[in-house]
Amino acid sequence: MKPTGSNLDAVRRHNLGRILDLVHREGSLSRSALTRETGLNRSTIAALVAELVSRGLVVEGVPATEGVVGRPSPVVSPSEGTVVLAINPEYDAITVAAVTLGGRVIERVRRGFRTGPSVQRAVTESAALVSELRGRLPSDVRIAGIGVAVPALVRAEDGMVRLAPRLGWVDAPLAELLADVTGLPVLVDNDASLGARAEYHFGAGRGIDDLIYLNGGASGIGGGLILGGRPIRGAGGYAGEFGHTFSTEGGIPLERAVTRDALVDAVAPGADIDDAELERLLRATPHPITATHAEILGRSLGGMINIVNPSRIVLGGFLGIIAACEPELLAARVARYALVPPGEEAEIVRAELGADLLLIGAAEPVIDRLIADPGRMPVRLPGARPAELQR
Amino acid sequence: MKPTGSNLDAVRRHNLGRILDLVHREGSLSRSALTRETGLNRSTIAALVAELVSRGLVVEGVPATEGVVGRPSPVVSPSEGTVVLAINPEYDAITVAAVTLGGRVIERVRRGFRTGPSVQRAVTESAALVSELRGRLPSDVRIAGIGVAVPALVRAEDGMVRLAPRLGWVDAPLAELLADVTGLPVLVDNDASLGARAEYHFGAGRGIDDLIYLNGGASGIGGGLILGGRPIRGAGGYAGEFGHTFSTEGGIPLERAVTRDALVDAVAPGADIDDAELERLLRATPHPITATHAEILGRSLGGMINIVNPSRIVLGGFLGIIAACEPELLAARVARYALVPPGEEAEIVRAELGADLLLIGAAEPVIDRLIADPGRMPVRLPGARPAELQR
DNA sequence: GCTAATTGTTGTTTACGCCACCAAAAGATA
DNA sequence: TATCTTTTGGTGGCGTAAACAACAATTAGC
Repeated sequence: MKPTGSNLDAVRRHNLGRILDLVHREGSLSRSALTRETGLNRSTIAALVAELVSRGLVVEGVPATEGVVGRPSPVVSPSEGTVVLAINPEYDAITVAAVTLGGRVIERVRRGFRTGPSVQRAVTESAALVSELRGRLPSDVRIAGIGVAVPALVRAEDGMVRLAPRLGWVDAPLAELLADVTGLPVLVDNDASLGARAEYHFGAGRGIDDLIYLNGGASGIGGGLILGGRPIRGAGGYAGEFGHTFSTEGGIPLERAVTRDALVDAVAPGADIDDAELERLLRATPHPITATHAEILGRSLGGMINIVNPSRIVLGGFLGIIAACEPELLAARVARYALVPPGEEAEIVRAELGADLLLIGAAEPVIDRLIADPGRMPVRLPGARPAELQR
Repeated sequence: MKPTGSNLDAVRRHNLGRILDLVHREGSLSRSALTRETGLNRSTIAALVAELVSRGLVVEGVPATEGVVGRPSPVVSPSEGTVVLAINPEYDAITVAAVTLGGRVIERVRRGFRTGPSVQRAVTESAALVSELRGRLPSDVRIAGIGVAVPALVRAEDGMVRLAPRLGWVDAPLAELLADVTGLPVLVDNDASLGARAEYHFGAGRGIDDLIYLNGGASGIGGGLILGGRPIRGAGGYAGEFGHTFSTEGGIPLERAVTRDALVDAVAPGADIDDAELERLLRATPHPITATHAEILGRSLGGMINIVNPSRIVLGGFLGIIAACEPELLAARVARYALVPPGEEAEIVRAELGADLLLIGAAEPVIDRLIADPGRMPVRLPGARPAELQR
């Protein structure tokens, strides 16, 4: 049973969180813009921002002289004094990054592997990378928590990795293990779901409250769903796992009918190339495989559209390449299999965020917790005076 | 741009609404239960309940002597002094009902037609039925608003009926028209979506935050989606319109492959029978059509499960009959086409709510508005003293 | 009939956002 | 250049909603 009543503390929390949310999403806003957006009183905003500054979450900067009448309003921006550590374990590497409010990656370390790491090794390596990263950050930077994006089916409530086929993990209590070695709060979720959130907040899905995100990677197709402006997980965190959706009557999963390997084999058999190179080759020497893939993909998209009625579909990874190479064919195929009313509303676009996508996404749940209760971060000691407004 | 800041008024609104929500869902709670559920102070609950009483939304009754130690706590129940008028226009009839908080239908009038009414006629008839119904209610009963469930694609924001194939309506501003003739606020939505909400709150979907509702009627199959405890509409209100989903490779819509008419023709060709009779006949003289239908339905359900990962699927109307007649076959078919992880979590059950389903559902959005701001209802005049606690 | 437990009732306290007022800072105007 | 207008920051007091504490009421159990 959750606490559902509201009291004065809740008001404060909510308003602090609202401001933090706005700063997170917009990057920078003037104090007067905050009063407009929230409808709160000027004096209230001043007090709230002051508290967020004292908690090291935002900084106030010199007003942008925008050539507008009236007294200039200080600009409120995310502070770099507080970061979220984002971890992304993959088959061949682990990446750890420091992400600020506003979704900016300010530092990053990576360590590669020959083979997929065991859970234990992944935890140990992650901890080492975290230490290394913290060493690179100024000593007074505070860590709000750790967010992890795993290519796995995850029970987000307690960070249990239930099944990670590519990594070979089963029922690994990843959040608990990482929390034990780092002493920090850890939130774990599926990588594609987190990617969807990143594109929703900062990428090709900005402001689109009903969207499907699909990402094509070397090890398969993952996806995430945002409906009504909220990430949708489904009962077991499986919603949006479109890669496993059956692509055709017979019933092979989409991610086995449409693969990156097939594209690579078509233009550079056996080569180890990245997405940019793959796209360059496919554009330079067109190959019928893009059309085949576009047809299968378009049909699957049509089926999804009929069920969830998104206003946009964001394609990342090699799916973005397919969409870029065969836009008309893909659209035609979608139009054929989607119903008219939802189909014509669904716009298909390519993902915008690049390599940092999963790191930014991994930080999101931690930032959500921060937004839910900014009081979580302690006020800075009185010794370290809040930075004066300088010019 | 919405007001997003919170202040003292918002706290009061939220808490009043929270209590109203609990009373609406539970039907009756003691004041002490309210303190437990909300986490608010006893004295606060007392004040809030008093305000809701003065606004005619709830009543306090004599404590149930439950054989528990301590001073008995008064029971808070929905008041019958405030109702929502629910309207359900169909092809062959219009029904209007008075629904109280708690989803109880206390009065109902219905008028049949030979042919589907035009928009204008539906509005006129509805207004007449509303007048008739109001005449049957005590004169001091207050109307919170009108909720309408239409078998149509609806833009809920402004109550525009965009397309009602069966009724032959296109772009009819139904909410506006009804508001004009009745002088009451009107909220319109798709009937199946509202049915889903009714089953979620009061029927087979109680407490299930991720569910698919599918209803089979004479004119087709409609559906609604609840994900993360929220009704999902999609970008254009088309989410959950599973009837139009393609059922097989070739691509005829589910609602044309699985029809009530086919079932009726199998056991009583050309007869005009209701669902109860249809079920009785199908059980008395089994017919292979139930198996065929169960197979097609099961496969479609499998596809839906893979995408939204519900923990329950609620089947109403003749789909409930199919589920009841062929439970093993349906389950087997679902298991075959759904992926294992989401498939084994999805329980298939039959709808519980009967004839009042759509009326209860139609009232929901109006009640939501009430919950969002109970201050909407004015306090009763000082002349009519709030009812004393009687025993 | 007494005690323990629970809850209603009442008056006081606390904290948050609002408001009114004044000062500051910029563009607009003369 | 000086002044006016507009917009915003800063400050102290105010209203209000929930929390709190103390007391009264009511029941079960012994």
